[in-house]
Amino acid sequence: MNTSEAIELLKNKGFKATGKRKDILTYFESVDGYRTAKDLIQHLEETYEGISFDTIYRNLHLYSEVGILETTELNGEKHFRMNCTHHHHHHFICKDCGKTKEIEICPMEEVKRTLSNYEIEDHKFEIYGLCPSCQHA
Amino acid sequence: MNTSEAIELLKNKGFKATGKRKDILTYFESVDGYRTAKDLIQHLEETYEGISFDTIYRNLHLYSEVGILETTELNGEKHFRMNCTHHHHHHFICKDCGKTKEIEICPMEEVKRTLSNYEIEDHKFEIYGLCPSCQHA
DNA sequence: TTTGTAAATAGGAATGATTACGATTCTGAG
DNA sequence: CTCAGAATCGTAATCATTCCTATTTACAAA
Repeated sequence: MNTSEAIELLKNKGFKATGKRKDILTYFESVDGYRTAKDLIQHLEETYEGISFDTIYRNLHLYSEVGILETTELNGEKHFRMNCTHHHHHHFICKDCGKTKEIEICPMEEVKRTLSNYEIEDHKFEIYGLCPSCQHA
Repeated sequence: MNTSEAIELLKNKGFKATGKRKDILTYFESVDGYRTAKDLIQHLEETYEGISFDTIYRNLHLYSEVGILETTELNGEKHFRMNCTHHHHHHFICKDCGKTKEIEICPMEEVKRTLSNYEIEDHKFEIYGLCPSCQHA
């Protein structure tokens, strides 16, 4: 998903497209990886001095709800990234820079067969480590 | 792992086996599933009125360090369970009761081949939903 | 069994991320 | 242009977790 698709989606759902909301989207589009609320605040304060925590967290939550952002938990902090809507896949996540690499492998079909009497709602498959460029830094 | 194996391990590493430490272990042995620090506090306060947060968290952390407990993050809270040491596997986790079911499937060999230039440190594969008995409650 | 000491705990304050809320400002439909 | 509802501000509150110092305890060695 990119910024304009996300704004489109917001408007369709009846949410207003404010300047801050757009800037949050362009931020996540530009960084291409997982970022924390703190990262986002730091970025937005350059433009909007004294922006409220409320605005940050409310919008992060909203974007997660409507599927614009996806989220994961890394050492006690929530991290967010633009949602990849094109197809089902998982991610390698670099612990250093937060960038991700898509993994096409998903064993859920096999898992579902072995859990036939369980009601499966969700699953998480993530690989953590250092990406090639962070290995040398 | 069970309580006596865990106590053995503690002593081998030079840690003291206090009454509270033993009770934490028997608690996790008896519940057989993921529990939060809060759950544990609630249980221990029946025996040890006014037990300190410090004691709880310090020991949870210690047990994770030495491999007695394993940990996962469910909606913003750390959850702990007795470590299954016998072989590598993953878990279905019931969102309602916290109980788990082992999943033997793990696609990491395949993933490693596709990430040859990445330094893989860890991975997480978890399935969430409702177990058979919680579906009817 | 007693003792010495390093480890463990109590009690509560501090921290850090996140959420809540009344007052104010802004967006966008009409 | 107007105006109602949505969004934001500024800050306090909350919640899980960590930190700190004084006190207590486990257990190795005498």
